[in-house]
Amino acid sequence: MILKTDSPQNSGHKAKFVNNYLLYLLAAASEKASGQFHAKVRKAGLRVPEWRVVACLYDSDKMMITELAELSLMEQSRMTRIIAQMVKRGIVKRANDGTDRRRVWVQLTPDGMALAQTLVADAKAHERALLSELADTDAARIKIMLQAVLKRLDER
Amino acid sequence: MILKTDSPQNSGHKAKFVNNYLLYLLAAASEKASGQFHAKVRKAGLRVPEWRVVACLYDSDKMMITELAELSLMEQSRMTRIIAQMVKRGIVKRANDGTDRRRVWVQLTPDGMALAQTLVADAKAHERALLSELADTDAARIKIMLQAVLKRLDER
DNA sequence: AAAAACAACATGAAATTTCATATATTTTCT
DNA sequence: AGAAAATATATGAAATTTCATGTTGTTTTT
Repeated sequence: MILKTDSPQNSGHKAKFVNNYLLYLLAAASEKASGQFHAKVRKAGLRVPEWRVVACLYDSDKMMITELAELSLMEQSRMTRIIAQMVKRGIVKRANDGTDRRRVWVQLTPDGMALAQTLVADAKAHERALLSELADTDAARIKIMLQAVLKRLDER
Repeated sequence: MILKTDSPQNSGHKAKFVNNYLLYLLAAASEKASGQFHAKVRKAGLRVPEWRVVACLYDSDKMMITELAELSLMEQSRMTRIIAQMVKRGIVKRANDGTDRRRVWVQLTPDGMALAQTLVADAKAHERALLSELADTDAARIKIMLQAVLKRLDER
């Protein structure tokens, strides 16, 4: 029996480095899995980074800019400007901290909350559909796996 | 017994929507798993999108701009400009197609190939380390899982 | 209680990215 | 063949992102 490191899988396209590389698989899975839903997000009038902010605030009701940046996987200065835009558009508001005057708490406005509720419901529906598509594949336990990955990556 | 859709696990970090949402888990796993290696890429003088081009060309030796864009998960017009920069820096070169004059074939220069070899070796080493860190977790079979996800997503 | 270190956020300026659209070249249709 | 559609790449202009650094405020050291 012959073992090969690279197992060619699609006829015509050779599976060399990239198609079998963990970081590529992660990036591609993320991009492609998100594609459909992100189109919905844009139809709802948000860009992806803004949706991330909305989703975070759906969970927490107030967060610091730094916290939002970290959870939304982007840099603080970028988040500052995104929040400024969202304030202008009435999706979130900024509030001061009573104790620490450096802090800015970001919260959803009523409009923002409405958006959040709609989109989170859509997201959950989309996720259910996606997971059911994967139910009969090796990917069935994907969430558990990804949580394990993240746990391991975070604790180092 | 009470069942809740969202199970808060409190003590500081509640597991509400975002932290349990598939598309977030994918994006976060991708970002965090790539972080370390992407730092190496930058030390080698490339930005992440450029590294993707180099990795693709390591596999294929010549690719069209459109193909590079798709495989590298970015838009064509962006890829056109990235290639232009990489040409200036001597990492890749452009060549015409004998038959179809619309096409531009992109290839590594000798310098680009040297870079590719170094970085692909680094990437493989990094991947081995990462996978061995995950070996005892639920994530052990992650590549197989992600390939199943991508296959399913592609065939729809 | 200063001084030093740290933390949170903001911002200018350069660079990149996006979006829509242009251009050139095949392919397909009738 | 000619028209229409599709494909591959390029590009202007606006918008966003990045990077380095500036400000302000808080905590820690000494």
